[in-house]
Amino acid sequence: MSDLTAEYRLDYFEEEGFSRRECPSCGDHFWTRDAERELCGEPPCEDYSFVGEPGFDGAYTLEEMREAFLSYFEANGHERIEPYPVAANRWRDDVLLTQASIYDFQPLVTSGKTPPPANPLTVSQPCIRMQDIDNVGKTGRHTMAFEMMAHHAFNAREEVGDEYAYSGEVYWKDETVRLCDGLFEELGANLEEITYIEDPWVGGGNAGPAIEVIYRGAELATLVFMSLERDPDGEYELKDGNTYSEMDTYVVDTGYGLERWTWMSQGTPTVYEAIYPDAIEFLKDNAGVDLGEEEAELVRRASTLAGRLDIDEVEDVEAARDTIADRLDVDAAELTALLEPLEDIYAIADHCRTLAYMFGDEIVPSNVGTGYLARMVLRRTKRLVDEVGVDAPLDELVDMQAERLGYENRDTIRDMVRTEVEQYRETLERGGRKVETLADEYAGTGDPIPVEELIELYDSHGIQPDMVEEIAAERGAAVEVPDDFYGLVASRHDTAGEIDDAGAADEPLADLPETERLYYEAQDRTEFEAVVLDVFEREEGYDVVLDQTMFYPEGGGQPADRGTLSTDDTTVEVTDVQLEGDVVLHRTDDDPGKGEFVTGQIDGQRRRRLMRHHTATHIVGHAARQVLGEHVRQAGARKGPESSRLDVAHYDRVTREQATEIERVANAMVRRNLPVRQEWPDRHDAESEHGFDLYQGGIPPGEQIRLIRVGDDVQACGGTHVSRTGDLGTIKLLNTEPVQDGVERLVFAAGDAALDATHRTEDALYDAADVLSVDPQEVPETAERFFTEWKQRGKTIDRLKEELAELRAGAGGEEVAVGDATAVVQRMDADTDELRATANAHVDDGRIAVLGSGAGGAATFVVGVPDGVGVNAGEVVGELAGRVGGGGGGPPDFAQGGGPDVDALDDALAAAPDVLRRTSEA
RNA sequence: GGGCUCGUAGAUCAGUGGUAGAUCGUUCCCUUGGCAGGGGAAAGGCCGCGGGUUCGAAUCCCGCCGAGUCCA
Repeated sequence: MSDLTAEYRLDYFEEEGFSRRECPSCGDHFWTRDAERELCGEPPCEDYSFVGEPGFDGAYTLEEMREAFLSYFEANGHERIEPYPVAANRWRDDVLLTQASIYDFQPLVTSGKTPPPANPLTVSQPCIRMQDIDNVGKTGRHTMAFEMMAHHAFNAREEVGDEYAYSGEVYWKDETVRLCDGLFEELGANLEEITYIEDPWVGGGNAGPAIEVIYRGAELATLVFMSLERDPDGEYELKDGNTYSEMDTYVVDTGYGLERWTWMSQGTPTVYEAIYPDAIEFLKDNAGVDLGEEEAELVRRASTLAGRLDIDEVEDVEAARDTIADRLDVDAAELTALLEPLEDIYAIADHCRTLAYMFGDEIVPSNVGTGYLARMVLRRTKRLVDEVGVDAPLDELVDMQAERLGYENRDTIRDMVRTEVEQYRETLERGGRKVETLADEYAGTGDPIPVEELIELYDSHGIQPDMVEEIAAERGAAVEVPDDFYGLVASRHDTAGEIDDAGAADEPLADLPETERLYYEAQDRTEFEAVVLDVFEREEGYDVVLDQTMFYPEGGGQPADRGTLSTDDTTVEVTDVQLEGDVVLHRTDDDPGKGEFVTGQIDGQRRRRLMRHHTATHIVGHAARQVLGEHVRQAGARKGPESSRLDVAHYDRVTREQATEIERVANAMVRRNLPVRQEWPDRHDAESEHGFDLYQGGIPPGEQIRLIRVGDDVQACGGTHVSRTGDLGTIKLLNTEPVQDGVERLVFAAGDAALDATHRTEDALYDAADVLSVDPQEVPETAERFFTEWKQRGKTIDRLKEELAELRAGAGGEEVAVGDATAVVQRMDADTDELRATANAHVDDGRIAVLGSGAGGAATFVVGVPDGVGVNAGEVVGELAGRVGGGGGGPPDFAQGGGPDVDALDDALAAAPDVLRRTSEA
């Protein structure tokens, strides 16, 4: 068992005269040229020492620094590549946002399945780290959005040959540190002051030695040498307690924070002033934050100490701030009052940049996934903006950043921000009303608002506890927010671990050769010949493996083909087709016989419908993008023989007009009879030409990918398609519906399926017209008239029942004396409403009413008692209803009940006077 | 994807199994030279949809649809 200590003894360090030391403050080991140096240089061991004293020769803007970095690495043999989107879920399904440049190459490149776009390469990758959100603005150095500049080299051990998509060593540790040193030198840093701290890296099942590069108190780069993978028998034991062994591939993964480097070059009090000075200026002006000379100097001095304010590392933020105030010899409250508005402004600038990245890369706000993260950031930003008193609309603030970052979809971004802000306003208004009623309630009792209510307000209605506090205070109600509030919220969410993954295929499919798939070569052929290689008996039916097949297995939202396999002796039905690895399994109802020659016949009509629908899916998506905006992308799709659906990301409901327009654009593409072409380009060529919008339906592995081109629309797709758009005949958009916030479903049909679907709606309309005896065109108007009349009649009937009740009450019934009062016992077969109305009429005249009805196949009673008469209506009804096999009850003055035994009704009524007398005596 | 909350008059919401309500808004009448205001009256409800339990459901149970929210 060994650790990684030996891994850091680099030839380069030796050549350059570095020595290895242990920091007496934190115990870390580090390498330095300065033999006198004691401390490692990283906060909290040392403070920032570049504020006011820039660490490089010249001051760089963000853009200049990025260019300096990229061109340095270009000059040193690296190819510059374009950054990837911040929405990492475009190319991988295990994470939502891009948090590091290496994310661009996981998992396919790092594992060696796919070659990198260049090797070695350099990139400046926009990243978003939500976990830093509480630090933003406060520490002076944390940002949620940042660019990670990087150089990467992908190596594979010589001895494994060309098993992986790249081979041999490009460069490793010595060259990496040499390049890093060289960059510092080129920028004019004092190399004596740099420390290289040993800090092994572990993450996501991989690990390796890593070095933190510290200069003047700031961590400027991390150099990771990813070379180990988790292995129970591995020889390296690392800080996570697991053991690791060496991999066949090893990757240079570096990260240089563009913002830190820019900051270092300028020496401004905070990173924020270095990277977006104009935004900070604008926000300060707008919020009326204007510091005097003395105050500004205090802020400058505080900022050198602000490194201590890291929410993750400092247990108590208040205490840390007290410490800072102490060292500056000022009052802590005063310092806080001075710093807080600034901190808010810094955070706003950062959050707006985050939003610009997110919306610029076409993330659509939603209650799920990346869309939810965007919504959270937006709401937090809106709160900060209101708090600090910036009155510029949020969409303008975000747009300033979007413009700076060079996004072209700025109109859509503004539209999305405005829509979101409006929705948030409504949520707050709704929440505010809720809190007000609640506060009034508890202000009355004098009790504080219980924590349960606070959690409910937050969890179910999105109302922050501090907002509750504010409103409650206005209304004189007390609130106590517990320290572990968010923990309590979390505990409300049962974290029952998900049971995933059914048992993997346990059959010896691995021994079978790859099934040759014929369906791409001739997509309209439906017949083929093949040899049965193997047959597996299943619980229901058989899985048949052929040497080649025309049957399309389920995939990419396209259902499997159906059809038959025939030998000379027998024909079996194919009910399902699945792809397991490279082998196609045909689920059949019978065994065709291993080794037999079979003729495969595909259900041609079904297949043709699926092909039309698959091509139509591409066209509808393309049309939707034209009509709704470039942010529209596929969020799911399912083709069927009758109709198909395409779920698209969009931030608003699709209106009727937009749906019609999508249909019009789609059908224009059909009429132009465009060719539908398939191509198999190199994936990196395809990505650089078309971008990640290729991957609407998922990311395929491999060096070559299959593209389907319909007019201007290009998508990576494994499905079967018609050869020209004209083959679709027509596309009918059947329906649009919201499937979740930020996702709209477009349901459509193409070709004869479109005609069928139209007929179904027409039939329904004609049937309705038939019932109403009017022309189809008149159905809506007639239906409305009927509905109004029907309501009118309901009211007339109610009125007539009232009148009838008065008359019936006047006509009397059997009158009996109960003590001093008079009771009327009467059978009248009518519904409950009429009984009730009649009883009310009797009661108004001062009589007890006992009414029974046998209408509707059941016995019903209503008993009414005037004020001041000592009879309990509920008891009477209970007694009477019991005699007809049921029950009943109600308030003492008015009760109803009944039972199924109509035959016993008259007897029960006959007994009523006795019952009345008995209960009145009681 | 999962949890939670909510669907009642045009709007905001009460209504814990027994005759569907309040406030605002709307319309009309009165008060005024006119307006604001005040007084009085009226209209306006498939209680989201569909099942179930019950003598009886806005109310309880199940499913669906819709809105919102928190979490991954």
